[in-house]
Amino acid sequence: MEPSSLSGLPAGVGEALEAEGVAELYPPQEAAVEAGVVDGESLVAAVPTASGKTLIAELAMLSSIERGGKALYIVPLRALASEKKAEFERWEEFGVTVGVSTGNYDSDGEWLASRDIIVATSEKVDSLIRNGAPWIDDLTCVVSDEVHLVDDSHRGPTLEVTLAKLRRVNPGLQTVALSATVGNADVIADWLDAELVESDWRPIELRTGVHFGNAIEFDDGSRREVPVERGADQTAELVADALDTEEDGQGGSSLVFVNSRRNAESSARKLTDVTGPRLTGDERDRLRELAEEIRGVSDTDTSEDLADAVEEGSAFHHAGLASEHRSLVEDAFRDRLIKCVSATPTLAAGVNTPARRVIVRDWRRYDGEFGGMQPLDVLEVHQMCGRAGRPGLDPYGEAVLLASDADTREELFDRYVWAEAEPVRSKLAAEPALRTHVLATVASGFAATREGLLSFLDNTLYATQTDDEGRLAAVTDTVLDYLDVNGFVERDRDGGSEGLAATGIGHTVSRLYLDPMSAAEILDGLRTVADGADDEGAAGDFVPADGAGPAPDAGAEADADDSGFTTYTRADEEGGDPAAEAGEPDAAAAPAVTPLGLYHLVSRTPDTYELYLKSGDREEYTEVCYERETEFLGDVPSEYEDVRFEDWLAALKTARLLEDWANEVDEDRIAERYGVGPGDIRGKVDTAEWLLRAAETLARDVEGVDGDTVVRVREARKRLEYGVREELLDLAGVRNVGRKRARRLYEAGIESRADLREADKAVVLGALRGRERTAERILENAGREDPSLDGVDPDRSASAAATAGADADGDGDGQASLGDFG
DNA sequence: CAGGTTGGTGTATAGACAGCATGTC
DNA sequence: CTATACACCAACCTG
Repeated sequence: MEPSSLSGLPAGVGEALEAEGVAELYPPQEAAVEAGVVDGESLVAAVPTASGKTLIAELAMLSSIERGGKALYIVPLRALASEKKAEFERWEEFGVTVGVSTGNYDSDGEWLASRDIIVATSEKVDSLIRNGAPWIDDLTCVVSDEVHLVDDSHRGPTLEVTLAKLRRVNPGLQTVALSATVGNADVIADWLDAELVESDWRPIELRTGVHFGNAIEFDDGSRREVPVERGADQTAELVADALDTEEDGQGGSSLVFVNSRRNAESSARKLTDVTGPRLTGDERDRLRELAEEIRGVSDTDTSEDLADAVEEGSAFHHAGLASEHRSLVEDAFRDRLIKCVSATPTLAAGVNTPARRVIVRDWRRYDGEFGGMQPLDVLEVHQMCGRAGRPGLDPYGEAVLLASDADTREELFDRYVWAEAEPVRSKLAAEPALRTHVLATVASGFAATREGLLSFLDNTLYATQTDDEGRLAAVTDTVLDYLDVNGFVERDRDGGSEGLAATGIGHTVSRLYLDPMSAAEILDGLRTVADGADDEGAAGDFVPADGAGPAPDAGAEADADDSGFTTYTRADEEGGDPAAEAGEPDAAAAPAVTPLGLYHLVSRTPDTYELYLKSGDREEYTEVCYERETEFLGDVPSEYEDVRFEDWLAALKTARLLEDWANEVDEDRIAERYGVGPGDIRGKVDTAEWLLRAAETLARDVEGVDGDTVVRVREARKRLEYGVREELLDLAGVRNVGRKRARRLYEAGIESRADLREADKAVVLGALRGRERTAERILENAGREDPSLDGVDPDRSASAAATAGADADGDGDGQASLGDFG
């Protein structure tokens, strides 16, 4: 079938596709057309990666737009959103407009309502629905990319509920779901009332095999000799073999999947021995430039190690990298400059980074809950293997699993090569998932009664799949109790049916996109500093009669409610009286609100991913816990009796990381001190910023919380945003002034935006190390009337003072030098 | 005796979405 | 609990 023979697309699109080189639709695409994608028919396409799924989606969206509609493309990752946007923008010449909306990025600042195609993450779509984005009603086509992720226990329910809501709002909606090949695509199709196109067809041949001893055995029966000398590294030999096999005039790149960050880093280091000697002079030059760019992203060891490897044509890739690191590596790998990437699963599901050869080195991964090594899911391994074969570059792709003995070889064939991926199973019927979605469903008006709620939930994949009719209802009731007790919903049990409505605070929580449990924790913490609670309520705050937690209000009813909530939140433990032992601060009045207290408050919510407590950390943070006891908002669990204590310490570790960041401790010191990468630091800071912004909003709704507390919350948040101490907040707010420049200016005596407008230009220039253009921009951004620095000589003393400060901070003991700042 | 080898022990372990209003060194 | 890599350290061997 030729693209130009398709009807229903905007004029010229078919021809444009042919001009792109799509002379003929791929078989799965043709099957999709036959199933009616261009006629508004819903469809589930379960086909391998890189077999033209995106074009199926484009055909659906473009034909829908041609009929006067509007399309939404849901992606699982933010990084994919921009990738897809760029891809879809080639239709702009046919009058089709594209917009993106993700948590950290909205396109162009233009109204999404005017866009024909909107690309967004599932959470963002969920949030937009909750906040009543007007264009949701106008959608005629929704595409869900990687829909098999409904299986994910954390994020799957969001996708599932979001699709159910979109379909509820708009009954005629065309739903196109793109999935990897999974065990039960038919069930997904059933759920979405969609046609099913299922296929193993790939445009580039993929051979999957297992290497053991001196050869790879492939699934098609072929065999390739790759000898491994005794003591030599199996992975290295396979990477070398791919590089030495020229197709298209060049050796093939490899992608190595390993099971931990550390393994990714050490693998990349080892593989430099393979890639380094095979580089051309020109490649070396370009790689050196790239390495410099990488070093420029961050000052951490991680950054340095990555740059060192990259200079030799090898790289690692995992979530500890800063996002700039990641894209630099991905781009250079796609450009064939980096020959080999050792990666954790980040790369299996992320942006498109194909390689000639994929090597799955580790097929088991440590699972803390399980307490040992668990084999990877078949689907996950298939996704990794699917990265083999670069369209247009390789005549074939090879995926190789590594076995160290004959038994393992057989196991790998059985478990992964011949096996079908697991069936997808909805994870909706779990409390954490339902807690947030039940509230949102009620708050955004999708259900006004318990029955209405259950009937809405009947449109989910879970309902389609389950045999256990009562389970969803049972969990829903548990969750409704929780939401009721915490004051997020009101129930009206009059008559036969039970009415449901979100309270004011319930609406706020839903719109803020908070997990209700996070909101409860934050509210609980804020109430401990509410005025009403200080004096009369102080005793009640810290020594609850029933050991259940703070009781902010004097009223008997409120007491009952709050103790109920607290008990419920921590339902997994013994009652006891945790607060009495360790958690009873001396403070008679409400504690002063400190940044650490606030950072701890948001760090202990379920919306923050916990930092791992290493050996020795327990002791260290227990000590900190006592030293800074008065700063915590809420009762401290008992060190000896309370299983929550461990989590409390983990949150404290996170809070300390945030505090360090806000105290201008250098990135590399933080990385070292907490055993994290630059990407983790950014991630933690972002999350905390987001939660503190939510806390600020919530604080306004808590009775008794004064304006001063709100200001402290805002200040703690802004200090995270800029990564500075209090005295630099004003300066750091000036564009082009970050934590480093602000500190240098401050040391030179320029302490505020106003100072910038009036200060001696020579001093400014000196503090900024003589960078004229930068200094001019900063002066301009500070609102100075005459920012020009023509003929100004930098004041050396300003520069010297600033440099001394920065150096001490960088090299010496961070804590000691920070004393100078305070 | 310096310097290297071997072997036992201890430790640690993947990923990443959301709000809001604009920009690091 | 199930694995594996690595850092660390001590006992041991060798030129």
